[in-house]
Amino acid sequence: MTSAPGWRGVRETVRGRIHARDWPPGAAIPNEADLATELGCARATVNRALRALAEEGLLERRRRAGTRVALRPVARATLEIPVIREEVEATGARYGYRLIGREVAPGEADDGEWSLGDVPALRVVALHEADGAPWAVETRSVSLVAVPDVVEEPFDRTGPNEWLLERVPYTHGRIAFDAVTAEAKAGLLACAAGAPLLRMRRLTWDGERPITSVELRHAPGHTLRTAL
Amino acid sequence: MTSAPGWRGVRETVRGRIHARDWPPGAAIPNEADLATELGCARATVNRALRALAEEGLLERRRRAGTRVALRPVARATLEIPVIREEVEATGARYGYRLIGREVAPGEADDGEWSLGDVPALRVVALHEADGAPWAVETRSVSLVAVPDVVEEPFDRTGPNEWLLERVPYTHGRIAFDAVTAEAKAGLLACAAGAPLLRMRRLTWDGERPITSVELRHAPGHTLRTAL
DNA sequence: CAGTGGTCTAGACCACAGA
DNA sequence: CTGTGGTCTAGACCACTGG
Repeated sequence: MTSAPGWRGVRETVRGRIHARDWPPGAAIPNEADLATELGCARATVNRALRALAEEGLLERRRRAGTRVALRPVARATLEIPVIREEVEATGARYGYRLIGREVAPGEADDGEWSLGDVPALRVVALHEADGAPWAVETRSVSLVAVPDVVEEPFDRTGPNEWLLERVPYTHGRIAFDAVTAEAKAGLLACAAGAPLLRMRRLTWDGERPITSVELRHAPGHTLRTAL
Repeated sequence: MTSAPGWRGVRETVRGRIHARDWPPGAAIPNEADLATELGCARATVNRALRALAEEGLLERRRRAGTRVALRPVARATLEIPVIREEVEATGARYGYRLIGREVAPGEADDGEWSLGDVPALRVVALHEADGAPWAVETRSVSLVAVPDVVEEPFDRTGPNEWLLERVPYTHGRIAFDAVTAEAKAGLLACAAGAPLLRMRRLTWDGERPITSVELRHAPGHTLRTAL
């Protein structure tokens, strides 16, 4: 039954037993030492395999209590949020960028939870295109407190995202997706005002300091995909 | 600088050097053996730390070539797709479930990429509620080939999701999010026909066999959030 | 070919929580 | 208190790949 060797082999062996309901949901599985003996490897190898399955959500591990098969394997979808240029080019299309607006604002973008707060910021509006067709409208604010150098950048050839990624480190962020209608952005996206759009909002910090906020409204029909 | 001990300490030390641009984007960092010597720990400990940072996307590791700081730390947002009951109850609201329709269809759901294909299936339409207000409309098909027992289930008190999770194992799946208008579902969701909705579609397999497909149209304003 | 990360081992100690 | 996972170590061999 021990098909492949190594920790991946152990992982697949265990996964197989769970899938086959040898170890049904909620059941406890043998401890690491016993499994190591049974499978003829070191405990560290079993540990590596079980840890991987726990990270997948298939197992629940607790000290002293042991390892159990998860009752509800929580589905985890990992979305990769790429730089838009690369996202577009990955589809085989030619990427285009157009700067729509750029201004220095003294503060208060007033988008509540998704704004930088009351700090002076550079605000940029830009259109991303794929083969000349609208792909997404980007509305961005970059804090002049955290990133003073940004005022020197015209952003007329490339967007703020690529520029920031390579220069400004961040520690954490918050991201959200929802559906909105195009409304004022309908012109830029060449769609009806009532067209449903997938919107992404993101806010990024470096420690306590907010760095940048961005709202992306994708063209109608845009789909976010991932494996499960 | 070596604050905490253990592999987490090593991880944070390295993270700190990257963040401080001691090791700028694209630069190679010392090899594991050297780092272990410098930090006074075993190579395995360094390996554990660097592997964690690589999984985060902060480092790129290749044999022989060594470890480099990623040029573009690709943002990864991990969405947890919970059972709807738990999602609703996590907001503090009371969960409600209403079965809208249930039928055995001979085949051909015809949603292209997101359908089970031409297999007999149980089709269920249900409404999920939070404190009596519409939360999401679920449109589901369950393959009668893969899950024959499902025809016995009335699904008048709980939805197919919870039932399936505890009984039917799966190996992989595909998931997508986009924005659509309410249209025919406006009545159930108590909103305008033109209201923008966040839609999730999912298709699940066990090996080669499709198990179930589901489309979820959330009530207007629904937002998918995660940390970054 | 040779240096790097990838992995395995055998053993040890520790932190934690359950009985 | 005691068993379990969590972690660390020192050493070893291997697989891959860049020069």
